[in-house]
Amino acid sequence: MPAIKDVARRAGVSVATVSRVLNDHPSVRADTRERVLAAVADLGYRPNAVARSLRTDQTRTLGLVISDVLNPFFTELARSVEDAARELDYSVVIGNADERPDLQDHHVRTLMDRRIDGLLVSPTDGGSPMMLAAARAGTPMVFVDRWIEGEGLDRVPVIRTDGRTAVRDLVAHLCALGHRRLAIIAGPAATTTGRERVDAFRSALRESGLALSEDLIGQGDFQADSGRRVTARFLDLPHPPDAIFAADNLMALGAMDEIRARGLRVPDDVALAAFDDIPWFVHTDPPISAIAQPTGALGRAAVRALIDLVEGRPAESVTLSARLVTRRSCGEPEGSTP
Amino acid sequence: MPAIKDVARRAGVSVATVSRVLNDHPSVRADTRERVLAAVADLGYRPNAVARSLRTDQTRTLGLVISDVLNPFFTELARSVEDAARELDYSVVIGNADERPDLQDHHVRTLMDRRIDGLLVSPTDGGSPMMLAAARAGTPMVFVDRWIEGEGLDRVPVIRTDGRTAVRDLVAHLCALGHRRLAIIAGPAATTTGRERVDAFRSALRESGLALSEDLIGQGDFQADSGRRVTARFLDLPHPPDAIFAADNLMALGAMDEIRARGLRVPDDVALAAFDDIPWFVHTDPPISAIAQPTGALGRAAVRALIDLVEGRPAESVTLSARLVTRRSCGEPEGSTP
DNA sequence: CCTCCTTGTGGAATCGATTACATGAGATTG
DNA sequence: CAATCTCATGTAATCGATTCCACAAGGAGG
Repeated sequence: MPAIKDVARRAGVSVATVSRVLNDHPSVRADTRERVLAAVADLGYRPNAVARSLRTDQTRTLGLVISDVLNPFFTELARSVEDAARELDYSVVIGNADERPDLQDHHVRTLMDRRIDGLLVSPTDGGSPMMLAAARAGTPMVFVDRWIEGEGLDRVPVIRTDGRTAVRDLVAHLCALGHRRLAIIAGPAATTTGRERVDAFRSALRESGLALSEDLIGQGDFQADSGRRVTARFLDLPHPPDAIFAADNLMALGAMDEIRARGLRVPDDVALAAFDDIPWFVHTDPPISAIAQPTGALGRAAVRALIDLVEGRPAESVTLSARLVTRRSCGEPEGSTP
Repeated sequence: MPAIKDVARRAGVSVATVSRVLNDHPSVRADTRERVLAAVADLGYRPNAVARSLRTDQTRTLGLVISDVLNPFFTELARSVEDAARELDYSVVIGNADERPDLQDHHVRTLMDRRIDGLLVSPTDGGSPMMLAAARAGTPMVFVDRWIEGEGLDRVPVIRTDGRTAVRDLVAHLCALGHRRLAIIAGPAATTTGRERVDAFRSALRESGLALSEDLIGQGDFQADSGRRVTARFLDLPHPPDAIFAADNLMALGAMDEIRARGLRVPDDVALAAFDDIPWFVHTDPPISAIAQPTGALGRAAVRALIDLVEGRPAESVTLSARLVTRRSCGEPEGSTP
């Protein structure tokens, strides 16, 4: 693989001149530029990004640490982040934490070792040491979707979706369809999205004059299996719920499994709804009502904020809003009487 | 961020000694090692991977260029690749080509610029220039799932799944359930998987004494929309097929959309099956029969082959086999009479 | 006691770029 | 015509590691 000195030799100039041509510095004579460019083309030369990064102390790379690649919500987020970053000539390196704090730490560490310019994180749990250290050391950092609180973290912008309104809409929708005993499969209490969705659900219920009893709050971990387990517990209750709200799409899937395994039907026996809408929800039996986050906008806003930070501008937190998409899993839509 | 010389100063030794401790070179006195390690801990020093890579000419990073992150098959593949690589102390950088040759080229280029040690590719189309150049330049490279042929590409190992047996099983399954007019939604002819699956389907039909007429071969592009379009064409035929086989999961989804939009039912009016099984197929209405690839094994084998190449050992192509998973989308399973 | 080998350490070159500073040729100006 | 300025280019330092080579101290062997 040719290096800059090979180009220099072939063009009959010094490496400095080649570098100037490459970074289109104004003071290079036109014919010299031509010669250098010709040499570059002849040799198929490409600048070594490693060497360049060492010298300039910037990698034009962003790290993105997400909680679970297999969750379509995060896949879509990753995709929109990459698109937005590419637009601004940055690359993205993805680290999949798989909801495991130790893996999250591993990825933050290797990304920092590679001297990425900034870090986009959707934290797995309360406070992974490397992440705290990175934030405190002043690494440009932005939280997406989830966030954590802690010393030195108050200056990290948070780009997220507020689901309160959508959750209120969902509860109203469920009530209108006659459901009264509503249950929730919550995410891990250590995640903000885990707590927040329960809170939103509880207040929405209160506004509708209902209460959320403790036995109708199930503790999940954002994975399908936990959704199944919690649903089993719900259905074993002497007084089982008539509607279940899963705090993410994977747990909704688990819930559906368990309901079906017991020979029950959605929505006739139990209604079902989920946080995070995904294309597949249109095709399930029945199609599942869900609260949709604007993943595209989320990714773009996150990248914009992070790059502002990287390039020394101030950045602010952004809160977008989610919206309810009703399908058949909560009951027949109003207009149609069977 | 502290550098090696800061550690050296604090420990009262030279940078050479610090480096020796870090790479646990044997000839360092025990107490010197202690002092260095203490300095490392005090400063929270982490070696700069960029500098190290420049010097050693290796990044311990693998590039993975896939055709579409939003396709669960590739997401699972990416995940298994990352797991396998991490096991061997390599990182993975993913590039999503989105089935676009220009984007594929962009990613290959930036990965090469970053001097990744090896490249794992699931090529989008016939022959993207950067990829050919990379292969010819001797960059360790391995094809996964799909591959391309061409000058200088004959020494690139291919890690793939052979679907012939599974496709034959599928055709037999469909015939047993009474289907006779079988159609296929093919992938792009430029991809090997696109062509191969049609071939396998055609020979399987022939073995069953059926023919695959040209109007029952639809040209798709592995995206949901194309599946929908092709299905519409099939259903508009004077003599529409009674079973449709989609060459990937996304196109099956599109097919299902179109079938449902016309008020038809799966499998009563048209049977449906797909290549690539995914968790969501269990939950669709009806559950979709599919041909499952062993993604975990595929990812592991690909990483093993690539790292063999990277570390100077010879590597060989691997062909795993797919298996048919029958659900309800082709008709009621044999045992149960409605 | 002198030589030779082993062990632990430091000095300095190196990887491939960028960039401050030096330099020489030619143009401008008093 | 000498002084000064501008422009194009080269020389060399630098980023943070690794690693070859040199060297000093101490032990072994003749």
